[in-house]
Amino acid sequence: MDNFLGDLADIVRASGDTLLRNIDAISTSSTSFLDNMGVDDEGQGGGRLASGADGQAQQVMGPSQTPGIINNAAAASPNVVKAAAAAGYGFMSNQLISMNNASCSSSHKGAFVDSSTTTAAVQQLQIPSPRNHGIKRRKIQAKKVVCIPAPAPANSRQTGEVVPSDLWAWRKYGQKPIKGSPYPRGYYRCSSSKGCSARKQVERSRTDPNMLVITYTSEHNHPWPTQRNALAGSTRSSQPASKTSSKASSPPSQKPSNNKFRNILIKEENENVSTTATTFSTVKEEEIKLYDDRLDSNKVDEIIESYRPLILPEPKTNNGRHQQADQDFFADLVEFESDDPLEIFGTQGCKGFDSFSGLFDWATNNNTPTNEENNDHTTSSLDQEKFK
DNA sequence: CGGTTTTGACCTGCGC
DNA sequence: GCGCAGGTCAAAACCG
Repeated sequence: MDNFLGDLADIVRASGDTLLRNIDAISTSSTSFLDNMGVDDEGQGGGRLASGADGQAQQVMGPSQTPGIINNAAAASPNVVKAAAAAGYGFMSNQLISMNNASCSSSHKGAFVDSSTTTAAVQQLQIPSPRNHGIKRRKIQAKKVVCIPAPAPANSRQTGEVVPSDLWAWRKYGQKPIKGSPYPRGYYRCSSSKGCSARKQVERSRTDPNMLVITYTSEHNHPWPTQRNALAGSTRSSQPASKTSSKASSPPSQKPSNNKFRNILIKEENENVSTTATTFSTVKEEEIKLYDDRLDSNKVDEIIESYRPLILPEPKTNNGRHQQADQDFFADLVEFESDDPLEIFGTQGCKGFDSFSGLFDWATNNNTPTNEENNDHTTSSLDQEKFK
């Protein structure tokens, strides 16, 4: 359970109030969002439920499967899909086990709905080495593939790799050039908890370098990191030159207000999150329900507008931390299940982004005019008050 | 000091 | 059996 909430809360924290409102949209337009999302009291081992468009719930994930997948709840909620698409990401139902997700209309801007991989769970053959203490080879694992727009090369690390972070703490443990792709693949494991087996791979799409493919494998076996410093160094710039320039260009006082809001949320989490998954779930539910006012379609349009500034990248600096803080927002937003993550881009996945490529322009153009300030100081600040 | 990234080496499965 | 490709390890360097 906490795993799903992890991904969800990634979004919540990174996007601030607007997303919370969209979460509310999920909640209100799809009966019970939390129910549909499989929020239950089973803790991290609990099964996850995906709500079909008909409202019927299907258990789609077992305790050992990839967490944090937004299933048909989004499909059942056109408003949510619409809003999400406007924000630059889409939903794709995961077809773990047996699912049929063709119900959601793909007419919603950029929303990913595809049932082409309905038949089987996405499985990854993972081969522990002898160093892995004799764990049986070729353990079947589900994986979650996330498609996000890649920031501009200016934001890139030394290797040219841009790694959006989420609130999980990831530690890079390897990088490999991938045959057929000019871009290397980075390997990350969760460092939030020592025993956590969660991993992710980050690579650029070989068909669309502007997109990043993040493949999550395994699952977190712990609640959210309760200390932000768990991320220390995880997003640092690898370039010494940027180190000095970042300090000069991004003093703490100039941190974007989005980050302020983030910090507030994190602080809130630190104060409330229990170490037990069950209690943790409750806390998250409460957070979400803070915004349990009803939405209509007109309101969704407002949401769409309010999304824009929140997902705009902050002015480019050489400070990797600041850049990635906003990149966080993209993490876990578009999810796919495929045997081959790259196949997604070649065949279907990122087509959804084409429909609102204009929205992605901002991702690589820091000159894009925004009303970010308004948003930060109005809506977000109001919501910050709620969290105080 | 404890965390991270980097990167070459190592290991394993798979295809031929 | 061999080579390739992908995934992981681990030492060194770096960072706050």
